[in-house]
Amino acid sequence: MDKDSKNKSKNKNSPVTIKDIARMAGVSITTVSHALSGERYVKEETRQKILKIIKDNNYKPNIIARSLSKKTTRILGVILPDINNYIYTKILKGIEEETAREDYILIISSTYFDDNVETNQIERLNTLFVDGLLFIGGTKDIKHIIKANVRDLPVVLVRRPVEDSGYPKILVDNKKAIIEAVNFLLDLGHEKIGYIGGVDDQDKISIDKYNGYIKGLENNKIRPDSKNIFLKKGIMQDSHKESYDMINNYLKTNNKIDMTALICKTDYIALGALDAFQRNNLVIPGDLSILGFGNLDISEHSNPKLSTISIPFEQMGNTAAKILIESITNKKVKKETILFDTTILQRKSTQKLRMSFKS
Amino acid sequence: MDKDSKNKSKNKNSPVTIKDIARMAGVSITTVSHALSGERYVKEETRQKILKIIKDNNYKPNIIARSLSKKTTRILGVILPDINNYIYTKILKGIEEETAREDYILIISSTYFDDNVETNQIERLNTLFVDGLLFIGGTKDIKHIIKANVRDLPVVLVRRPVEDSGYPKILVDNKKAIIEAVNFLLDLGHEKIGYIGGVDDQDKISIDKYNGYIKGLENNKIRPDSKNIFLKKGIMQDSHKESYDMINNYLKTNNKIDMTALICKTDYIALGALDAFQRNNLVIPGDLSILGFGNLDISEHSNPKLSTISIPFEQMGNTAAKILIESITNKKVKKETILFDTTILQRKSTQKLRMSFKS
DNA sequence: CTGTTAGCGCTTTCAG
DNA sequence: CTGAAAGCGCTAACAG
Repeated sequence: MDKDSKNKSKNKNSPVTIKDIARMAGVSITTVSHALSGERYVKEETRQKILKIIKDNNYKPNIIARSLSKKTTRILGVILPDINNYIYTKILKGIEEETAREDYILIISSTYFDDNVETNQIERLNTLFVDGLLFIGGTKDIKHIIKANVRDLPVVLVRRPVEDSGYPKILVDNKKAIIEAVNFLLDLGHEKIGYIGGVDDQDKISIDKYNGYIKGLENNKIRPDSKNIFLKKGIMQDSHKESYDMINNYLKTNNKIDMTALICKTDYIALGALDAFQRNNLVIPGDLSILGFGNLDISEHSNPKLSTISIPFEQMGNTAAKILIESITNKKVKKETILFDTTILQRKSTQKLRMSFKS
Repeated sequence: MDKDSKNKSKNKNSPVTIKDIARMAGVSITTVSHALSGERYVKEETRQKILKIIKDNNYKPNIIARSLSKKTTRILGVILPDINNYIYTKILKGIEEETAREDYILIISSTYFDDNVETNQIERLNTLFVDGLLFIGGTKDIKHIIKANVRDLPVVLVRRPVEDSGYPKILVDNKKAIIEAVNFLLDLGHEKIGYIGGVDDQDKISIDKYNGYIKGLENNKIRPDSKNIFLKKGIMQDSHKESYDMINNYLKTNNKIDMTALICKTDYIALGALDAFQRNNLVIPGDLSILGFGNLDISEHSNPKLSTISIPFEQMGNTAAKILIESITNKKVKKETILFDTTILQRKSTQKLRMSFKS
């Protein structure tokens, strides 16, 4: 029994270890380990004694050592395109909630849509022995992910528009969302319903949304009216401005509108359109109901407040984390795709059609 | 020499280790270790050989093992109130940039302004042996941080409004910012400059800003005009709406304004005010110049686009990370406070006074 | 019910 | 210029 064992733990920079606890409790480190993990039975009396000593000395197991020994870290890697994007942080919050409960730690890193960065980060996280990988958003391609994932880590994809992945995916049903939006507007009495947004072959979301619009009308035996469809080929870059310009140009040449409601591919587009209409002295929602998509925080600050289709980002993140943790513990990865429904958030930019007869 | 050493590394789930590399290269693991770290000289020839084998076998050192041995992880803990807040993620981006360059890994967690959660997370990160802690935002109190920081980890505070901390702090000079804003407006010809925002004894930022306003005027021998000062005692909760109401009520009872420029404590407040003025048929910036504070992404989407005071969040995060890493490597922590300057972003909601004579 | 001991994969003396 | 071996703090057979 060495003599200076007691003062040792007083040093701030060398925390007390399992060995110290064992010594103080007069048991082996094995017993301490088991008292903590419950892996095997420890006599209640000694267990209590150990626990007390642990508490008194503020002992915390060294997770690094545990990880090395157990080959598992309870760390999850989250890879997303841009930490500054509200969509991803919403999803992140849902993930955080679940992982905190399950006592996992999160390592988050941004790729800025660069697949090479993504590859590097996967390798990096691999060497850190994360227990699983969560991808939020990102490019359509995942070949590099599969290739870089040497250890065959469990992976879950959230809101990543890949065709066929081999990994479980959490997505939103955009087509269904817009079909519902059409029905929603029809219920308010609207029949002349327009659509504005970009459509790009490479962007499945944009196609789903547009198809939802067409399908929604067809379901109700309404034929789309091309003059109320504002389409931009490709992806809108500065969508707020582009949308403003499209509507503004239209109004300058046509002087009036022949629709009573407009579905917008995103909130930004909706806000741009809203602005253009108002600048041209149309009253929203009196003359036209406008519906956005996404429920960005900014859509709460328009005037009138934007009605929009809200996406359950947090819930999606939550589910993603659940599935990931599940597949870490159960080892058998389910490769199913989970589709989340959206909700229509009725604020002030939409209203019943007949109410507009006042003017 | 055992016979099946070669196939072993082919197993996907048991990555190749330093031992494997050593065996393949016919050297000791010590040599491999040093070839990698450069800690001591290794004959160039063997070094190249080792490096090639490492590359061919895609060997990555196990960071967990390294950490256990070196008692340092190259992991940094970042604690912030809310991952969904644009301000924090901006700062985060600056941090990320620096830490990525320096090859540190980030563990990020949100507290939602709960000091207990914060305490837990510090302890958690402690057991994970992070090398340093970065606090973004949060409450005024840091006693629990000091208490929980058993290992005396290097700490840097960003945008946390504490009085005296003992930790290096990265802050913004709010008072100076508003003084500059006053000067900026004066340069545009404005003399009747108003102010709108909350003021709370407990909120140093709000006080600094208001004082900056008063001081800015005084510096130019202008006496503040109380009817142009819209103050709310305490913190504004729904600032956009509250601001809208304050202005709207004022206009309903006064019918006109007696100022030509208005400084707003935040962009949200500015946007609410902007809305109220426009609803009451005032032209911005024709009748009134409006200046926000913070440069939220949303302020780009108003009409007119909001002129605002921009805070160098990314730079602040960057510097914070630099200082933290510095104090990790140098061990001697500088406790200085670093004050960052702001920039006035002139967009469309402010203009020269005389231009408004057109109406 | 408990202890001994061999690792986990790496770094780092110490020794040559 | 290079190796052997101890050790980081913990877990988990194996042994009683």
